[in-house]
Amino acid sequence: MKDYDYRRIEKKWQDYWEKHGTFRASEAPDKEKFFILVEFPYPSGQGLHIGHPRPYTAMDVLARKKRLEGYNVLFPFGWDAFGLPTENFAIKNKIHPAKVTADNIKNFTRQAKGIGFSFDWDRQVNTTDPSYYKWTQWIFLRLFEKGLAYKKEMPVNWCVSCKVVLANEEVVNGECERCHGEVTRKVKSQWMLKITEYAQRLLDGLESVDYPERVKASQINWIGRSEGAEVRFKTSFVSGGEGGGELTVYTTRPDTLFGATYMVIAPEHPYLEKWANRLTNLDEVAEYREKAAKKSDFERTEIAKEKTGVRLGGVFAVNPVNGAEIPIFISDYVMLGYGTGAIMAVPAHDARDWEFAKKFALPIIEVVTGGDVEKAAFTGCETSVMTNSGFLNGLGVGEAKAKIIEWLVQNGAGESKVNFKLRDWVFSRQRYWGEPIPVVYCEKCGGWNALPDDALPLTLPPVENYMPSETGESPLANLESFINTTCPVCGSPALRETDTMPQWAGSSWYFLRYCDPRNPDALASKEKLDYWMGVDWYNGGMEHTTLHLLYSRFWHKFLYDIGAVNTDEPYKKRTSHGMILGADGQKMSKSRGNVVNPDDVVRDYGADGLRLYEMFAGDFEKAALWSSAGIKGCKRFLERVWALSEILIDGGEYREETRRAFHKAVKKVSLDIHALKFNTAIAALMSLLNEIYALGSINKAELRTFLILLNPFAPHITEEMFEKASPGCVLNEQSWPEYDEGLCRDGEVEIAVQVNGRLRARALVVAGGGDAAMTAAAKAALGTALDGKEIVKEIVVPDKLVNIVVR
RNA sequence: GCGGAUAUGGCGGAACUGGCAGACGCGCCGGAUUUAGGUUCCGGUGGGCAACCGUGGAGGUUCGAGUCCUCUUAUCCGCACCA
Repeated sequence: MKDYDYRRIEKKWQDYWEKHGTFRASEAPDKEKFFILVEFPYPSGQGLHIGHPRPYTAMDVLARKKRLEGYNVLFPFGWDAFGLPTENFAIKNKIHPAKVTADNIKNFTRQAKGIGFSFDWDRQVNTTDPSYYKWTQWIFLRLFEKGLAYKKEMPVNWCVSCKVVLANEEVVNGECERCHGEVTRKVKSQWMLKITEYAQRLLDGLESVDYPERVKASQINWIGRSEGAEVRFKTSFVSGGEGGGELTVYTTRPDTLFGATYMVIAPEHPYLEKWANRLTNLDEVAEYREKAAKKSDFERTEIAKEKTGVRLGGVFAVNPVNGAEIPIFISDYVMLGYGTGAIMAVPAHDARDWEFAKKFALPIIEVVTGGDVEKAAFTGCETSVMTNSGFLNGLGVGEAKAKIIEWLVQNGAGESKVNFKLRDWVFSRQRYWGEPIPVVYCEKCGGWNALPDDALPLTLPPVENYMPSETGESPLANLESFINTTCPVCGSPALRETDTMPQWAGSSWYFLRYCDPRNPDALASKEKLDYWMGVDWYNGGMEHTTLHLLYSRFWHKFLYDIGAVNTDEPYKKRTSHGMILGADGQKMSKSRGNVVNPDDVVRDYGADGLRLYEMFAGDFEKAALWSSAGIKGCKRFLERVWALSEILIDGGEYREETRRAFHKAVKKVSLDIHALKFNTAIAALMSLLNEIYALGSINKAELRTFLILLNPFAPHITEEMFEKASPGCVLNEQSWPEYDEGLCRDGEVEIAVQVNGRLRARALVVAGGGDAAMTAAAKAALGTALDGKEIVKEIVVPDKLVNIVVR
């Protein structure tokens, strides 16, 4: 028998699939559909990363198995191609990003096809294609119409020397990644999307979908629903006549209102402008605000760091519940973006407030019993009662919350309030390589107007230079011919928006386009959406749990509300894979020198070897280390599979001596694939192969089953061997084997015999023989060991173990 | 800081609802084949001479704990303009 020539075989079958359109999906109303989705990649210049094939192979395994089971499988692929690295490459090399993108896609396609994924390549989508982003823009216009897109002043990272807006990722240790210059915050007017309007529904929707608990928990925490109260504090500026007399705070602990001894507002709080000419220490305040502007939110909220702040001179607030006059500070531990940007500080019962109060020698008043508030903030409350709190004294925390809210409402000083940590989505980028935002600013109309739908797509015009302008605007702002236009409403001269959309936009609805990828009249036709949606199984990285997954759920719910789609949730089931780490257990990166190139692996071990190893390396949901020794074992296994033809004998049914082993293997592989336990499925096939070799022969029926079970993991070698064993037949047209539950159990089992929980012997019993038989067998196995002992208890686990408790 | 997760032989990892810890693979040791290296095949392989000891650490619940509870340590991932 000739050697296993994987290069020839893999090429042969990839060509075959391509030529026959084997994996092309088409609507077939009589067949049950199954929509399997992988996260489409960003086609970077580095080519496919060795981590990419892991989720793709896993879903490919599922897709191939589902097809063999008779499902009409949709398993598409595409390109999430807008983004920073391409743009930066274009800036550096003066090549149009579209050209860079096309080249990268070509390379990625070659690599992905070389691994033998059963994608329907005819349904490819590309977010940077105008015929695609036409519909991304269309969705934006619908959001705009419904008031869910709005402009807001937001801080951005600003590199002082490069004069560009930086992504958070480009800010390293507070410095610009490129020039290591100073980064400050600059306020810009940005498009925002009101995802917060959907916060409650995004939360509620989680109850109806099949996501892993860790994914749900992350989303729930990210949305961060809390119940509390808004409380209005009057200030000494109340009669100033210029507004800003009252400060509203949000608190989850309104019960501790009597313990509020000062207030803190965020450094960006708008009242600071209103109050500017009345504050007695404006210089000091301004200086602090400037310093705070340089810090990231992350740095600001770190509890370990020393608290900083400045007391506002010439103003105080009044605690509505007891009339106490309390100072007001600005401090960077309060964020403008959460709650109202102002807090009432209760140092006795909040760790951050406590730290701050200690530093500034502010009073700490205990209002909830149970701790020692001089030593630390006491945040527990289950068994506590209120103290030093007037009419709340003696109540539990829960009762106190209800009562104080009632009091606030009666006295016009506040009301109960549900708050979310979730913030609106900053939707503007001052970059070239993104979808243009299809709106214009009309002086005459006095605002932003949408382009009409028939003006879509608004395509990206060619520019000379992809570098953002010196004022921080997108490169499009330099292009007179692009900016100057006429207002679609009144016909007067108007200016186009020059910001573009973030990469998240195109990826928020791509699965819909897969259903009908070339439709010129709609993002997808109703009939096709009705047939294919929702996505039956969506696998992707944990890193997308809170952003991409929430953004796309938000858009989907919105599209559902306007009648564009037929399901409220896009994804029925979500799973997440772990990363492939370098051999050193670290994330692969060029600087660490632990990067593995998939092309080399395919060349040396074959696509089947790569696929098998990535599935075998460990728990799919956890990180796995790359190991060249490990892949060698998988290659060896494939060679042993190939050599099965040397011991092939005739026979159209399982033999008596193999029947149970095959039924067990079919069951194990079938169940494990659905449980994402690919590693144990492969281990079962390895064990089965060992058993076959121990037996010395395999017949045709057995080989056939073996090849079908292995096919999803190693499609090329199995197709080739199947064709050789059954000339004229192709494996992908066969059916997935079935198993008989009864034949998956052995007739006789070995049980453990314990005395006082310690293993003392083993015994052979007939499976399902009952407790009495097991106990008898156990005692026989123990022989004289029990003599003279008093038996207290006998515990029997059917077909597993007998434990005899003695005194 | 907040949020999510992980910890089992020399290594990657198995172990159903609490029931024989270490499946499967790598590596290693011994043997066979081979002029040799490589390949392939067969056998062995948690530690300890043993009683026994062993799932990051300390307690606990239980006839029985890798699995449940309490505390603790270490590591990894995400944190809203990377995708």
